[in-house]
Amino acid sequence: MYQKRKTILEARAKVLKAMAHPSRLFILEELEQGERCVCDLTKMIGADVSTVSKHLSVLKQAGIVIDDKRGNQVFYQLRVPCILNFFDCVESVLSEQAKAQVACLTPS
Amino acid sequence: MYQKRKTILEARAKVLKAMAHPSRLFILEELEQGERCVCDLTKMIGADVSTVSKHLSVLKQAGIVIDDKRGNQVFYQLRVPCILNFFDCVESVLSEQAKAQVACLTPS
DNA sequence: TGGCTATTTGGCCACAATGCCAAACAGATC
DNA sequence: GATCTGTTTGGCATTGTGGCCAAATAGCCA
Repeated sequence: MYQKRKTILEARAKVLKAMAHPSRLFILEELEQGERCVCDLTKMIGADVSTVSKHLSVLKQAGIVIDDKRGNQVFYQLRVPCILNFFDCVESVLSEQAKAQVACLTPS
Repeated sequence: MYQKRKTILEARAKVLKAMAHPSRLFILEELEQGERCVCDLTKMIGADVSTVSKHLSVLKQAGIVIDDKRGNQVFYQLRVPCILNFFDCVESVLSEQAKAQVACLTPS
């Protein structure tokens, strides 16, 4: 039952795992606007360059972004633009949560 | 730039992180068909009951599933059915990866 | 070559996640 | 109450993640 699908599910999980970090989600949103170099993303995020570089490498390894070296900088871009549509759904999880909390606080 | 969106991105990341595990993806697919009790999921996955129970608790805490105790068993169901549409996109990441690999192996 | 900027890699530490076992807990039934 | 089934929780060992610093690497320009 599970063993049969395990390989596929592991592959999917890897992609989700790569996205499951606030800085990496920020990078994806930013790349939705167009390609960005590591230095720009680093300034925006405000972490160490090495940290941002590692986040980018996680996204790259998951096949979500691709890199393009030009001169002495490296530009990253989304490989699969649909990635961000994703969040309509994530958002609905969150809004359900919000509704539930309100319901909790409202005296019945 | 990033600080402003951080709270929202953290919330989204939490949902993605909760999904980012093969067993939990399996559970979500299974719940897409309808509610399931812990015991059924445990049989299908083939891990310890306590392990499956913990996976379910992760999904519950992320607001993705809800539970319903009836008799001495607990049934889980999806709270937000759209969750699974998600994978059209994840799938396209994976198929791009596959294409790239083929391209790599093909002599040009 | 030397120095400058941009990026990646390695090392390290703190912390979180995974999985099992054992124990606790809850509901049903006798 | 005793017992059986189903589920959750605590503890523990192992492994993975995230972040920084420091060092290595790569490309430009003088």
